[in-house]
Parts: sequence; C-alpha cells; structure tokens
Amino acid sequence: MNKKYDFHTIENKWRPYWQAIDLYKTGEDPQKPNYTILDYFPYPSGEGLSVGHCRNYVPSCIAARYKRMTGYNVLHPMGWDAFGLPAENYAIAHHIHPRESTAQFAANYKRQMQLVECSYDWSREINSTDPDYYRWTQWFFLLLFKRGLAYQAMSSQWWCDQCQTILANEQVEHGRCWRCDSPVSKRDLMQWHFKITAYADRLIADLDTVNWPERIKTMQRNWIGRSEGAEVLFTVETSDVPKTSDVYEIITFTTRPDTLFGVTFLALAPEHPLVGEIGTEAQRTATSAALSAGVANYIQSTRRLSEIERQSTERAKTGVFTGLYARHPFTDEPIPIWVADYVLPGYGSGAVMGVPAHDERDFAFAQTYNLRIVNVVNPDETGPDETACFTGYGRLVNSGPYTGMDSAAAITAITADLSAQGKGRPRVTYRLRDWLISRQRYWGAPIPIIHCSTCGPVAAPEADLPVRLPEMADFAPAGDGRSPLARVTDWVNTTCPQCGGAAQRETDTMDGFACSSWYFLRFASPHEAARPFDPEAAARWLPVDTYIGGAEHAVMHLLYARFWTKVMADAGLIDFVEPFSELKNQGMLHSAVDGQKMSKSKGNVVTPDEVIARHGTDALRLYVVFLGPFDADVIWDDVGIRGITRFLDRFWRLAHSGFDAKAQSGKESEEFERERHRVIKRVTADMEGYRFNTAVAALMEYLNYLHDHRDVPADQWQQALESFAILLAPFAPFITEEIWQTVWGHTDSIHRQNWPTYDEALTTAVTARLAVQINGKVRDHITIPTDMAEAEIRQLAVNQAQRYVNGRTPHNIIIVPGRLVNIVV
RNA sequence: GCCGAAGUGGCGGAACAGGCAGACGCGCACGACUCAAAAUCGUGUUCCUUCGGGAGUGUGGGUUCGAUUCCCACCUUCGGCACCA
Repeated sequence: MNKKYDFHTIENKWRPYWQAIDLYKTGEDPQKPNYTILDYFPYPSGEGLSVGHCRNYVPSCIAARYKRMTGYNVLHPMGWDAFGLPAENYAIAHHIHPRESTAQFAANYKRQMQLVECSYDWSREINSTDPDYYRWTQWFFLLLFKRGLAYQAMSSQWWCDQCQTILANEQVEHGRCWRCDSPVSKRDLMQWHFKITAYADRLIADLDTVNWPERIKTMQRNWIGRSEGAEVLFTVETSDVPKTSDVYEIITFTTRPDTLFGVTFLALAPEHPLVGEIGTEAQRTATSAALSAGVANYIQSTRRLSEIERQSTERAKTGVFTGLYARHPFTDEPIPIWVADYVLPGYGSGAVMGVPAHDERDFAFAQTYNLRIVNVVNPDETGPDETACFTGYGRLVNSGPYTGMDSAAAITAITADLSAQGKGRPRVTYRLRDWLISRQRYWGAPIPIIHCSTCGPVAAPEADLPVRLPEMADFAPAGDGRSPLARVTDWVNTTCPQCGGAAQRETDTMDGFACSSWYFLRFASPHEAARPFDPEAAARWLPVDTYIGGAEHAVMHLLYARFWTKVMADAGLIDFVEPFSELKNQGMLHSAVDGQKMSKSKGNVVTPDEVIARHGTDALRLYVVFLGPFDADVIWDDVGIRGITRFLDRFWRLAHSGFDAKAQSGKESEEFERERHRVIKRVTADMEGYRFNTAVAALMEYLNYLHDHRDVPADQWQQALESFAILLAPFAPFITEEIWQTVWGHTDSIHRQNWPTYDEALTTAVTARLAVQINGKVRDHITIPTDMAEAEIRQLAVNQAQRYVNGRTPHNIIIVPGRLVNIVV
C-alpha cells in the first residue's frame, strides 16, 4: 500500500544521515578536477533569511550538487561578514554586545541555511569578527601600508550623522548613507585611505579577462571613469600689490584642449585652496573690498547647502566673481576668475576652464552671469550655431594658429604646445577616488598602526597581531568625530615599536569591506594558523570558478576585492590577478503584496521557515528556481507552489505504484528509451546554463510522459525512474534520497551517484513531423522518415497541400530539415 | 539628461543559431470518483469568427519565402550614473 508523502518525516530522517556521512565535505580526490562555487559573504542581520535570499543560495547549492555529481571536487563554503554598522547600531539600541548579537544572527542564518539544506561544507565556516580572522585582515592592511598603498590624509569626506562615522564614496547613494539611508554631510578629518586609484587602469583592463555580466563590467568602468585630457595652467594677475607668493597658478583639467581659445572664464570650486588666498589678495585693493565680501558670503551660503541640494542638476548654477583675472596661456588675454559651486572639489584639480560655447554646464553658467561666449569649434557639415552650445568634435575657428584643424589634430597639437611651453601637460583623471577605510566606530577590525611623535605612523609588529578590539561597556560614539576606542586610554597608550618611546594606537577601525576583500582566500584553508592562507590550497581552489550574488555590489565589494587581489599578486602571494573568474547575478525576489523587496519594516516578508513548514524543503527549493529565470526579478506567489507540490506528490506515487505488472507489454520501447535520453540531454544543458526553471519544466514533462507510458518491461521502467530521480536530486534532495534508498533499496546516497549520461544518436526520432506552409502560413503536417530525400518531401508536401495550392504553380519550395516545408506560390 | 536591460494569454513564464508562438506551471471551466468536500484522474483554456477562416509576441515601418528573434524610429517599465569639466 502507498505510504503518504510526509516530507517532515523524510527531512528529519535524512538530515542527520547526511551530516553523519559528511556529504558536503569539500572533495579532496586528487584524480578529480576542483571547482569553487561561492556565494557573496553575507552580513547576518537580525531579520534572518527571507525566501528572497533563497534565490541566491538555492541555485548555488543546486549548481554545487550538480558539479559534485559530474565528477568534481567542490568547494562550496559559507561564512559571516559580521563587522559593521547595523550590528553595532542594533547592539547600542538593545543594550547587548555586538559580539553576542552577531553570534545570534549568524547562528540563525546558519540554522535557516541548513533548513533549506544548502550544501555548504560547514567545517570551513569563518567569521570576520573572529580574532583569528581579523588578525589577517590587519596583516593585509600592513601589507598595503608597507607597499605605500595605505596612507593617512586630511580630507573632507562623507559623514553620516546617524551612524556617526565617515563613509567611502561608494557607500553614499543619492546623498544618503547606504546603510541607514539618512542624509550625509561633509566633514574634515584625518583619514586612512587605500590607494585604489593607483590600480585604476588595471582594474579597467582586466575586466576583459573575466566572465562577468556585461552590465556589471560597464558599471565598474563608469565608476572608475577614466578620462584622458590635459592640465592647463593659468597664471593669476595680481596687479601691482605685493604678493604673498610669487605667482598664483590655477591648474585646470580639460578633456577638450581643442576648445582652449574659447575660454571666457575660470571657475573654482568653493573648497579650492586658492579661493581663500585670492580673497585676501582682492581685499588689498580698495576697489574690490565689496567683491571680497561677496566671495566670503558666497562660500558661507554654499556650506549651508546639503550635499543633495548642492549636487542636484535641477538647481540653477550659482557663482560669484572674485574680481581677479588670470592670463590665457596662449593669448595672454585676461580671464575673469569665478567661484562656482558646480565645480567639484574632488575631481581633477577642482578648477575648470569655462568654455561656454562647447560645454553645457559652462554654457548655462555663462548665460546666468552674462559671460562672453566665444565659438571656436564648428560642426563639420553645418555652419556654427550661435544660439546653443555645440559639444561635439568639429573644425577649429578663431583659434590662432590652430584654426582650420579638426578637433582630434588640435587636441594633440595644443596639448604638445602647452607641454613645450610649460603651461600644461597631458593628464588622465579618474572619477574613482581613493578608498577611504577609516571608520570612527567600535565594531570593526582595529587599524594596526601606532602613532609615535618622533617616528610618525608605524606598523604594529606582525608578532603582535591581532591588535584586539578592547572590551568596552559603552561603545556608543560620543559624537565628537572620534572613535569610541579613543576612550580606552590603557589600550590607546603603548610604546613605539621603532624607538620605544611613548606612542598611541590608531583608534579608527577598518571599513567592513576590508574583511570581505580577501575572505575567499581564507576558505581555501580556513584553519591555517601561521598564515592568512596556505598558498597550495589557494592555488588549488582559486580563483573562484563561479561567484554568485546580486548586482548591488557592482562598485563596492567587487571593486575592492579585485584591488586587494592585484596587490596580493604584486606581492607574490598568489599567481592570479582576478579573484572571480565567473560572476553570476541572481534576480531579486519581490513581494506579491507590494511588489517591493522583502523586508521586515515593510511587513512583506515570507520566510523559508514558514514555507518549509507548510510545503517542505524540496518544494521550496524547486519553487524558488521554477518561478523564473535565474537572473530575472520575479514575484513570490504563495499559490503557485501548488504546482510543485503536485509534481512531488505525483513522483512519490509513481515511484510507489507506477509499476503495474499486468500492464507490462514485456516489449522494450525505443521511444521510451529515447525520451529518457532526451530528458537527460535537456536537463544537463540547462544545468550548465543555469536555466534551472526550464530544467524543472523538462523534468515535469518527463514525469508526465512516464505517467502516460507505463507499459514497458520492469527493467526499463526502473531505469527511467532512476534516471529521473538522479536528475531531480540536486533540486529535491530529500524525496529523491527517500525513494532511492527506502523504496528502491539502494544502500548508498543518491547524492553520490554519477550524473546520468545520454547518447546523442538515441535522442533523435526516426520519423519527423513537418509543418507544411503555404506562403509562410501553416496549413498542414506530414510525417516522414528522417532520412527521406528532399525531392520526395517536396512532392509529398505539394500533394498533401493540394487544396491550398489551388492549382497555382509553386515557384519556390523551402525545406528546413526536421522542421517544415514552405511552398511559395 | 546619459548608459544598460526588458515589454509574449487572466497570471509566472517557454521558444537551439531567422523556421509550427504560448512548452511547463498557476488560475479558471466542465466531466469522472465521492453522500459531500478535499485530494486525484480526464478534457478544455490567446482573441475574433458567418466554423471557411481571420488577427496576434509594446507601437509604426523595413529586410526575408518566412521575424518574438535581425535593422530603423517611437512608447512604456525597471536598473545604474547623475554638474566628473
């Protein structure tokens, strides 16, 4: 008699069994090739996992299982990126130490992942807040420091009032903190930076060597924002008054040296270092005292603007004339110097040569303040258009000796002449800024630097690592812009490793993204005590073959990790320069309630726990991938999972009672065997291409086929069912194991079986059904042997479609082998 | 504004490389089983139709014997960047 399909009992039965046989342990068979499938390093939050997270972890698990069954040693690990602001903010709010709260959250994530039966090798679990881990994060900091890639500088940086810390450029979205979404402002602080800009060109070039979504590569290229151009030097006229320095020089950056003769003003960012000095200079001349006050007022009012307002492109551009003039490097003409808030302090040199005729922003500014507009480039085809600005390339006019040249030639010539005269030089600038890693917060890896009044910043000795995070009862930021660590005086006060004098520890902690910039290496040898990783293990498992995660880290983690990897390669620690050979972005899962991303605050979360309680782990896993293509955004629909539970039920019943001795014809069926080969072929191809949704559809079709074709010999029937079960096993580990072992009596796990193979020759039928078209419209069908000659097919088709041909003469007949015949009349 | 992706039944989606649009699943309708319901099984399900057919993959053109697929223009949605000189 049939046993009812009771997924709870089955799950409880097999979980401990797989644990006992170490099913997911990383393979070490030297005969097999190695393969690493890695998920993004998750940040365990108090909300726990939703079914949305399963869009990431279930496909990677299915892929890992597939790889194991096709003969690979597979490394599929999991760990916790547990330092960071939300954990700390939560801890402060709930009066609990972040160590405890993150341990709880990580444990909950792990419990849920195990509930979903994600096939991670838990013996390799890591945690970035473990001193045995952050010890090596600090070690890498020192590696960068020793290589001149970590430096301290006073800079004006994004400050989040809510989180009470500095943020990197990448971590500010639309003028808001990426973590707490509150508006950010600028603050001047001494900060540690990593010199990622030194790697900008390599970060662009090596994108061509990785198999990543084109979208992500484009985002990275845009973010790095390389532009070639020239620096142009303007000297400042200071009349006859005494100068505080000999000559003032303003360096501007332009990508369009060909427009140099169109410069009608200079614009400095309000933060430009010369603005203050120029103000002082202007003050000395009685006539411009009013002007000077104007500049001061203007800078004041700019400061009051929030960054969102300041950066809005909607807002009219504002500025103020300084009363001073610079000299044009070629014509010596006086050029008025303005301060304008549309000029960004952090890009180029924070100064712009204003060419209103050929730059939209300069044009808008010139119109507002009635500045001259001098056209120096004409479009090639049409004449000049004096009413609007022309930003394209063309032919030069009004440009002295360069008149008549095309833009490209003029760019080369003008840049060369500027260089020759010492008034400029070729220059490449990047939108990318150096990575600011100082955080004025408690819950992070301490920066392992000791400040000595005589030796300056000194690396903490390697033997002293880890520099442990001191215990603190109150780790909330004081709001003074300093890290809470600054209050732990006996931790701060130490001796200089170089001179032995009194010294102080650096009190800032590292950005959490430092931890995730090398974690993939740690998984190769997670228990290594003497080194960050065992180079042999790293060579075996890295770079990561397939990296799976969402697109949200396109310019943060993915850029930082690439940078660190290149630094490590330069230091001779590893022999690859890209950490992730292949990247796959899963689509997001939205709530059916509001179409939004699931989150507790929106109250639209569906948890794997509740779905598993109702429908079982197998159903959840299948449904998550069946909802839609791996990389497409989909909406969770509570009702649709019924299709999956019916499918599993049907398999259960067929495996128990499908075999009906009386119905057996006893004759092997060729067609039946062909269908088996075809489903293996389809599912295998879909697995390779991460088309899990159509793989499930193929399995459903095959099960429907089996259901309707039970009149074959017992052996053939059993072989078909077993093939089906193995193909289904990566998706539905429980039901397949139960049937494999308990119903069919096998004594080893189905998950250790080889992936079934197919014979290409057996996948094609001996007869084909062709569509017969008249002028491209399907009118009839013919069934023919696949080896029928074309002439015969032609004849057959014409005869068959006689009534549609209707006496007309076919003047063309097109045959697409195996598909159709098109008769053109 | 710029860059990128995508628009297919009531719904999620399928269609190798230009070759029978709508696989698979949900939902719905009808039938079988049942006292009844659930479950299951079966049949049907793009729209219009005078039952011959006709129309149909965001819209309008084009290439082709043939277009969801290629080209051009446009509309809509989503994602990224957003004064980067």
